[in-house]
Amino acid sequence: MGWDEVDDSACPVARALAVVGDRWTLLILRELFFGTHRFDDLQALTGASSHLLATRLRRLEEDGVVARRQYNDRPPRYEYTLTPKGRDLQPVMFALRSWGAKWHARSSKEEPALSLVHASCGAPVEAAMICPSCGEPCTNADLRASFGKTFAAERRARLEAFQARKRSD
Amino acid sequence: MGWDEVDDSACPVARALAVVGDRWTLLILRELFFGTHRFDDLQALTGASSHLLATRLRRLEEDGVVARRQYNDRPPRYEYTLTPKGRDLQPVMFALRSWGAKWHARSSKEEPALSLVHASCGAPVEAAMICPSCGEPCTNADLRASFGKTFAAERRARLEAFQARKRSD
DNA sequence: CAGTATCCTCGAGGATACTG
DNA sequence: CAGTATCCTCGAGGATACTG
Repeated sequence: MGWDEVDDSACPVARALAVVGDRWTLLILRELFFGTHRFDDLQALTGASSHLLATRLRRLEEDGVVARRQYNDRPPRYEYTLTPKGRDLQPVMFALRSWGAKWHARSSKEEPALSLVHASCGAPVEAAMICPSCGEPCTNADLRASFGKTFAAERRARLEAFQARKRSD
Repeated sequence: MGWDEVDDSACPVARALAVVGDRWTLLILRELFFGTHRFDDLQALTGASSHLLATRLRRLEEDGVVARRQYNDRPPRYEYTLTPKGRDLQPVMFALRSWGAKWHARSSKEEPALSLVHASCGAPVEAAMICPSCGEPCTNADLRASFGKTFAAERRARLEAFQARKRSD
């Protein structure tokens, strides 16, 4: 199964991954979140080759995650910014940052390499999950996944197809 | 720059990506979050080949994200579960799910294919960011990134090295 | 059921050079 | 500064077969 097929899954995680589930893509998006928007700067700060960077930016533009704007006429110069769709990836970045900082810290007492601060009060922000129904904060252990009908059916179909294929060998 | 080097960055996002920044890895982790823990089921539900699945599971085990437990002696049978480190990836999954559901919905009025429900009250949970200092909920626009000294220095070094390399051509 | 062993393909991406 | 154009490598992963 290639990723064009995964793209078709009913699972929103799979569909998200089909667009942004790639190391370089995510690293480039990180830079765009930081406010880097020039090609050369993106190249320097991510370490990607120009070829790779151009490819990824083109794909991100096609997917509506990144907008390319011409900021100079002659010579033509472009800058890259996040669209609203791209900005909506912030929770993904933030979650990756928190996990990386917690489980892959370089030293036990390292200063936070990256924090998100509340622009109005300057305090660093941490993520929290609040149950909108009972108002309680919930930890991972309090949560369980629940499937919609379509996705549940897709899963059953996958399992059956796989078993049938195995039997036929 | 290969990903072994990115792994060395001061950026927690980059270090997280070096471990889990891969489509298949993330898709397999999704399944583990759903409670799938047998090899064949993982294969069927992700669509990965056995070779690919074995490779990814081995890597995830080495990275301490997944634990392999023998649940049968003869023949030896293993099952895969998330370690605490792996379970901590839940916000990443959840953020991907929300983004995928919002921006890559298959129809405008589709039922949610996947939700996280609060185990104690059964209500679906959404993520919210609360500023721990002022107690206000904040949206993406209220937040800005702030770099630690090490990461800031690394970024300056990258920019300078890149410019020097360009000049020398 | 849960993989391992081989072989082979093919395409992503690096290197290098060039451009307005 | 912001890329495009080519060429070429090499390694990820598919296909197939096999195993306790």
